[in-house]
Amino acid sequence: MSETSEAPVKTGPRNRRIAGADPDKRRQILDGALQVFTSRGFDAASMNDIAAAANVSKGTLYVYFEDKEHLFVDLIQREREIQKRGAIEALNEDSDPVRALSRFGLCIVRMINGELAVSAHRVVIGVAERMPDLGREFYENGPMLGSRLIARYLDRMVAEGKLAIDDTYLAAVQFLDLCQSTLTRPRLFNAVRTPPSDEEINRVVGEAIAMFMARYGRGAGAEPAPR
Amino acid sequence: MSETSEAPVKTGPRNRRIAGADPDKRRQILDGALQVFTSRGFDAASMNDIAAAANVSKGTLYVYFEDKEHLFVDLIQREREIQKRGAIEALNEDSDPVRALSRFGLCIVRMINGELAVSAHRVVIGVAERMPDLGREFYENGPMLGSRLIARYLDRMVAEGKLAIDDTYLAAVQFLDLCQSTLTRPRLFNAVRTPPSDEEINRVVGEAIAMFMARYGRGAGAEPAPR
DNA sequence: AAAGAATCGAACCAATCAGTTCGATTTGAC
DNA sequence: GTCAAATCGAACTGATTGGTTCGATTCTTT
Repeated sequence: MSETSEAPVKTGPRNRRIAGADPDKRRQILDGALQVFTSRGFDAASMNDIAAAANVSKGTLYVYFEDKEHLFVDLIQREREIQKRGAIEALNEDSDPVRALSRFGLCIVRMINGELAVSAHRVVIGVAERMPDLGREFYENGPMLGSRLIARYLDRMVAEGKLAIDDTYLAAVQFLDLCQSTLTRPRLFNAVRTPPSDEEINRVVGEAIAMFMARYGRGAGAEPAPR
Repeated sequence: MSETSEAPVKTGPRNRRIAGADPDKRRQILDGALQVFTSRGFDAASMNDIAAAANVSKGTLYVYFEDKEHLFVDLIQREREIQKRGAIEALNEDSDPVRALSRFGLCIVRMINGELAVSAHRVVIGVAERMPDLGREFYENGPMLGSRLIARYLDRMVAEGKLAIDDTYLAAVQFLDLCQSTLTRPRLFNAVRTPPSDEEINRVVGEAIAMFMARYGRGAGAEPAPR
């Protein structure tokens, strides 16, 4: 899966091999760990299983990672970094909010509902009680960051007079939640075992945008600030 | 905490004490288990801890519950039953959708974001991979049921001509998600350690309703069915 | 008060797991 | 080819856990 290595850097300058820091082997371990952690959860994942899944000796495991928790944290950080990149590159700068939002919606919902992201979500939420820092960090650099991105885009649209929004951050989160209505929650609870199709996603995203524009589009009852 | 017992049934007809089925003791155990499971997660919760937290001998634990998993499942089912009742009694039959929805929104969001519900959510999601049936059951009798309730109410409003909705189930989920925008997700990830205040909830619910009515209220661009 | 059941409590068992150790083996630079 | 470093692999440690057992204790009913 991760066969394709980035040619530019190759493996680095090495007169000799270094401590326990071969990036390929490291990735290899993280890949194995990903499999085991996502399919068993944090506690039920044994270091033996991980070593086996990664085709690596247990000793080597501990050369590359201090202990189970550090391995897990590093893994989760890698995953949320992937999410981050995905989200950033998904928001293209279209000047038409409907087009931009619907494209972004499809991309991000597709990503969020992927096997991997869902599993990672589950694991992080599952340990959030015992590892609050990890939970917060994951949230802030994942979902929250996505919302911020959209909020910034909305700010621009408001400045250009294309939308009328009071609280753009709230609006961003609302939009993201609408895009996932009906789709993500059952996946989190494992009540639906396969990701939604693009058709399903597009339908929900379409409805989300219809709702969004009805409220925030030019010529809507701008801010009745319901009291 | 569970001092108040329901007087009506008392403990039942007893010539002699029965096997391992004293409802009070059973509750006592479940209460202890709740504490431990929610504060440590399923795996990290040890039966010793639970016995201690419940002021019960470990032996008795196994008289009342077959094993750890059964205990956990029974506990979760009790919790979702509580949720269920809460949700049902929260939806009062007001003929004005704005009033009914805002009241229901406040109630259910308050409940969902309570310490207990959040913890239960986390634990269930955390084990959903290994115990799919539990996850599905919890989802169907919790969140999904709430959505169904609202959907039925919306059906009625549509029939009475007060709202114009095509897919009432989707609309119901949208509404529930909007009511939780900004609030529930950070709680799940433990990025926010205390439930939101009623003021915060009311603000978000208000915005949710504004959005909802902008889209589905009488005199909105009914169904542009965005293509 | 006496019997009988439920409960306690504390030890116990087998299994598992995180983490360590160490000699044998591979690998890569020279 | 040589040599040193990295890795393997397989056993080992110490601690914990789920679950069991059983005699001592506490209730409750008669």
